[in-house]
Amino acid sequence: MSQKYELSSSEEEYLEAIYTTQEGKARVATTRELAACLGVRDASVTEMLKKLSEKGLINYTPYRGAMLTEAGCKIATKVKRKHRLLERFLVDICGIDTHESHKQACEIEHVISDKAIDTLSAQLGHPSTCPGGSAIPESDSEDETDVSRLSEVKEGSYTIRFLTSAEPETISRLCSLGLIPGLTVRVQRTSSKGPLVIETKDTQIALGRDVAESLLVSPEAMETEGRRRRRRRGAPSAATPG
Amino acid sequence: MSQKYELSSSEEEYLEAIYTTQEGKARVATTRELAACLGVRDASVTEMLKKLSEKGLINYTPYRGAMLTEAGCKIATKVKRKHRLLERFLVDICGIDTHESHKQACEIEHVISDKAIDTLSAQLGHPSTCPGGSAIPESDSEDETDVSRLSEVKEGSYTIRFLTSAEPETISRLCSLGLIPGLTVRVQRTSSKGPLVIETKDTQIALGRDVAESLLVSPEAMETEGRRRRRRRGAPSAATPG
DNA sequence: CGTTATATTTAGGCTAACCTAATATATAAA
DNA sequence: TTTATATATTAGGTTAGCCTAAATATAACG
Repeated sequence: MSQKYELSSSEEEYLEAIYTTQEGKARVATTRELAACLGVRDASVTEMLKKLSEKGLINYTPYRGAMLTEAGCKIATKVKRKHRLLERFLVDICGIDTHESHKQACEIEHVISDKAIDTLSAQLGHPSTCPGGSAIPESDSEDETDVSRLSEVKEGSYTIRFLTSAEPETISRLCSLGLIPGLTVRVQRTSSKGPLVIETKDTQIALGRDVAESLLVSPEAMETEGRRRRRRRGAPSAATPG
Repeated sequence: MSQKYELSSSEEEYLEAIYTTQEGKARVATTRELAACLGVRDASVTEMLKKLSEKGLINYTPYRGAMLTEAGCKIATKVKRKHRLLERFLVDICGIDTHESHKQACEIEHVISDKAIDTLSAQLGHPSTCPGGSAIPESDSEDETDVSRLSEVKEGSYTIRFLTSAEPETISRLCSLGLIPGLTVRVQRTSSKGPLVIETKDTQIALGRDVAESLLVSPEAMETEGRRRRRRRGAPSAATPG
């Protein structure tokens, strides 16, 4: 139902400024604050507030101030996320100083796609804060990571992704069993205690729980829609009174 | 006389189009070609050609066509370099398809700084071509970094620069293992077959060859500004909210 | 409660980069 | 050489996002 508005860079920039201004506290953003934040004149802000209000992205009461609607907050959060991730990227990876990184992030954020930024986030190890220390909002799209330890999965088919262990022995032992990344195995029984029984092509193997912990696996490709979507937005409260 | 014009994105875009049109051969670019290339009307091109001519960036003869001056060529080359490196980055690292990567590169190229792009180029191992196969012009200020794929290195310590893979899954998995840019790992064994065993602080991990190919690393840790900062991530307070 | 100070909005302009339609030039064909 | 066709330019219009200056609303004070 939230329709896909094509927002201009400027419109996004204003939404982001409102987001920043009311971050945390759920108060309205004033024309003055926004003008200062954006480096434009008050009159320009008023103009834009009217437009954003018409688009249903903010609740705007003349002479009183503006507040993001739920729709507006969603967009602002997304943009802010991009901004902060880009800062992280520009500072950590590209070695840019913080002032420059802010400036550049301000522009790139309106251009880079959701998909690109999500992948980039993954690349950076899903950092939780920007270089200035502010929290990076989470993505509203599914995180495709679906790796778990063999010791924790239910019955079914899985592909071995990695062997990870503090002890070198364990790894060589697993390797000698033929349990190497890429192999598909079938988990047979998962009693809460005792060894785990898995089946490879033609062999059955029983693994101790501790050893099974060293095996990172992902489910054999089967599409399960919308599993993990219980994330919270770390955003200012969207006010939709009435 | 050539100097520090603040060029708009549009102006740069036109210079780049002229560059592309006359790439290699030293012929003029016609209004028509440029209009087609840029997706605008002929009249718009004429307008811009006059402006660029006044700025000394092209030689323009009405009804005949345009050609880059030395100053214009320098700028165009720089922009084109950014464009192609960004495409490489968006495709290889961010997993974006080529059409989208072109579109996004077209915008980011006017915004990202020379310094940022040079560092990014180093991070990517100074690729010589864009995903479409066209050559990436060199920077006028090169620095040297030695980046290779984890699957190809000898025993020793390396710093992870980037995860590159067509599949987002692979990236997610690497991340869930803590294998993210900035981390230093020690390569333990490099038998020509079987998994590659690497060691991080306290863990051993076996990686399949194919996965190891997705990891761009450089020998030992070079202390760069960004990397130092990355380790202290999350600590500082919000002096400058992103 | 009226007066003053501050914040906000309205009114009217400007510019860059597009557009369409009309006109001018160049080129190829007769 | 003349004409038809393709290409380029000019003239004039539109829009977004900014601006300044003037008008108006709200808040703060004596």
